[in-house]
Amino acid sequence: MPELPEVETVARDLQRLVAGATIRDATVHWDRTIRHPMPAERFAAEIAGASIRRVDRRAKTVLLHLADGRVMTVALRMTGALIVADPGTPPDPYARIVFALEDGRELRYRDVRKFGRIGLWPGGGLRSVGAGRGARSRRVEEGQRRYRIGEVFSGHGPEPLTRSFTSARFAERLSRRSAKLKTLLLDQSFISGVGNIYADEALWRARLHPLRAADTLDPAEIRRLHRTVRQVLREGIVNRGSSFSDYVGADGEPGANAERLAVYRRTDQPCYRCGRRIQRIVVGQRSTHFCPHCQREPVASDEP
DNA sequence: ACGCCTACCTGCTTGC
DNA sequence: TGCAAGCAGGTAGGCG
Repeated sequence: MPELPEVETVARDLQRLVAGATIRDATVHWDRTIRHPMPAERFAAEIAGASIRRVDRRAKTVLLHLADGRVMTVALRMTGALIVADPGTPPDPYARIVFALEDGRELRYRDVRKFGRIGLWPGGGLRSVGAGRGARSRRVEEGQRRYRIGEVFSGHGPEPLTRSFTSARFAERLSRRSAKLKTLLLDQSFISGVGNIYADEALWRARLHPLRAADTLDPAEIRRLHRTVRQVLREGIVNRGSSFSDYVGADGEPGANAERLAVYRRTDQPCYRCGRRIQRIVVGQRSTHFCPHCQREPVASDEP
């Protein structure tokens, strides 16, 4: 479900709704939601009594900063949702974890497909977020006694909406990669927060074919892609995210961005620029939507 | 580095 | 109607 704009929406909602609230206790209905290596029972014991100081986001993960410095991370993956429910709201059969708040409300972690993961981390180290190489090699190791929140994101690429994510920096990163644009935009170690919807939308706006090799872009194309990636993400946030089936904000309401998308899930419908039919292909095992007229096919080259 | 495969899960839609 | 196949906002791990 959630890409950067959806996660940002949830985090802003939670900052408004539950910053300052205290968790009375947590009921875990699906143990595997708790990120390894912490057992579900220990999670429930350790989160009880914690106060939420601030809520924000890194990449596609919601960060709940607790008053004692610890951080709870919520990776929503495909169908995860964090919803604040007022007293008396009927129970949710898909709630995998229910946080009962001291004020009588509930913070519910709902997740139909059970892919999402929640972690609890000691304080400190969140600063050390860099555009490191090797997302996989620097994973937090299981069984390790002291691991820190910063390590969770050590392999992530730059945040596309920050000032430091300049077109020049983007160009430099693109120039060193020969992978397809679509694949790279989805690679969280290359750039943080872009998912299947916004990758397709950014490529359409930039008039770039999803199969183009990154190191073949000219400077104007790079500037276009840099601009459109940021544009589609910002607009997604303004519209509170794109909802198809599962995504809702923390207020339980769907976002309004889905109806504004130009290509995503618009297979066979007319391109808003040229009227030709939007095509669907599969790239890196993901559905990819584009206009075959506006986004020209990369020329197959047999040069060495 | 790159790309492909399988897993993890459940529900909805499509086609015969 | 029933039933199977295909699809879904993501990512981790394995192989070549």
